[in-house]
Amino acid sequence: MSYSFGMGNSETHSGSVQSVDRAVTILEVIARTGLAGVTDIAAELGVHKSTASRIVSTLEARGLVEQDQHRGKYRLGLGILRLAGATTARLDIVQEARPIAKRLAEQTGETINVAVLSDGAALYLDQVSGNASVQSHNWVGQRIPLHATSNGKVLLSGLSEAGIRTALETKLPTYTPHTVTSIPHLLTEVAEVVAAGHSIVIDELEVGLTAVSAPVRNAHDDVIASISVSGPGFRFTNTKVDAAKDLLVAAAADISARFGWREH
Amino acid sequence: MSYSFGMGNSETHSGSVQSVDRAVTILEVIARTGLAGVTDIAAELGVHKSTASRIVSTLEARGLVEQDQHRGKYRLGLGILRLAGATTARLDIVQEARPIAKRLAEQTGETINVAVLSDGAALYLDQVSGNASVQSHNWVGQRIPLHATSNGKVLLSGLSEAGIRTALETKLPTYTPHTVTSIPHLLTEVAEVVAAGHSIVIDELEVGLTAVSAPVRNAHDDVIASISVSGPGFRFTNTKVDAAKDLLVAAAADISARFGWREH
DNA sequence: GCGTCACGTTGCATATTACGCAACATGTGC
DNA sequence: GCACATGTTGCGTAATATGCAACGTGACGC
Repeated sequence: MSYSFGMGNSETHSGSVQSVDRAVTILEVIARTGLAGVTDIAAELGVHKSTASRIVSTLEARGLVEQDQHRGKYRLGLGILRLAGATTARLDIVQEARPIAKRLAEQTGETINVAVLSDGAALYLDQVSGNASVQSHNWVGQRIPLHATSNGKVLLSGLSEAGIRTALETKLPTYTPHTVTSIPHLLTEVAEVVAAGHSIVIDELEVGLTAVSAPVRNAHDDVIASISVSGPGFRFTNTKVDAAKDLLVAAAADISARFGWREH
Repeated sequence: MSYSFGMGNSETHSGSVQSVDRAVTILEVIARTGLAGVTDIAAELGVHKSTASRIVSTLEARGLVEQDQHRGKYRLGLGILRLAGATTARLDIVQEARPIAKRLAEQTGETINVAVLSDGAALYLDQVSGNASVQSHNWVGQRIPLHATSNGKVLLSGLSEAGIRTALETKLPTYTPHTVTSIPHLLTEVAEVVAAGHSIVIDELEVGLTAVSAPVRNAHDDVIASISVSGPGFRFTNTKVDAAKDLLVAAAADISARFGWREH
């Protein structure tokens, strides 16, 4: 057998189990493509079809992936959701924020997200949809740059100026014509967020997407998370954003209170 | 090496990758215990500590698990959330519910409907007829007020009291002499639905129409949809409703499981 | 309706890879 | 400070995962 070195992805520390590593890669490939066949997977891994088939088959027996029909393509399975449930169960922020986020979703009819700072990006931990009918997009687990979202700007607002500069020193991608990538401009915006206690962002990440965010703080006044209400611009209009903003700020204060924060 | 036969858990179809299977077991063990050490894991798998250590280490490198401190115990990682986000993104209530709804239609001989909450009304997404002979009515695409149907009451049962009041604050039409329009009365009924886990409604929307509904839930225990069995009262009698109720609740649990819900 | 193709699956032989062992770190409690 | 428990790491062995090739199946096109 000849194995291609340098999978480019994971530098195995010392003793790493190859097939397990490949299994995880397979899960990520399927997560990225949504639906993947054995041949595609094998090509991506650089292994023989049979190898991919066997690993996928193992994952299927354990419910982490499912196949459409017999001998069909593979997709992620419900076993993942059970694991995810156990994951969020240990996250304090999700536990404390969820009931309040649900209420906020009911009140606004829009989608609520909870994000935290993680390695210079906004990591989305939880999402509650206002209208269960059409799950527009699921951000959970995604890492989004800080400069293009309201959550990101709120999370930045909890940092020192030096911290902000550090967080923004990577390349800032442009997503739409409205994306702000100038550091001075961003610093000004973050200062405004600090003053206002919330952040409103329109069309900066996706055209047609409007979002408003507020900080969740702990007893030391640190910003530990950001919570947002977001929806399509045609529905989530200025007036509604303004109404949602007040509810959101109150909800964020409620959650903050659960972490020992007190208004001063 | 001596491997213990009969892992008792998974009967490997034909070619199954042992270490991948073990990795999944490890994830499940950690999910169950919340926090697990290498020694515990090794004992549970019936393998040597070193084996468990290496697999866990691989999972850690890929973000599926994390360890508390250096050389600490392991817990599930945030990488799981990325996969989960991709999983829920593809989940579609109609698609997941349809095979189970079809089976339920065959078992009961009556009509099955699936509805979700949408802007303060029940939006009917799918319908499966038991006996094609008398195609009663096609509800798909219709929006029905929440107070007059069993599906509506189930959907209300997933909301907070404030949310229920908001949803009911519009004018509540009277369809038949049996339609309930009193808010306190409806609140009591919804509380009963929460307790019972299902809703039975007779003649409230149309005289001669009997329906029983049960909630479909996700991993967070949110009510994401309602599924119903309904038929004409002269045929869908009390006894039959009672029998259908048990099948329905089981079917709803099946669908819920597909969204990561677990009985607790 | 038949031939061709593409795809997923499965015996089998090989040797690569994962395993158990034992020794080594590193805390932790008595 | 000693004994213990726990997580990690070389090392040699062989069990296990892999590639190969053949098979089963379904889809498409001629």
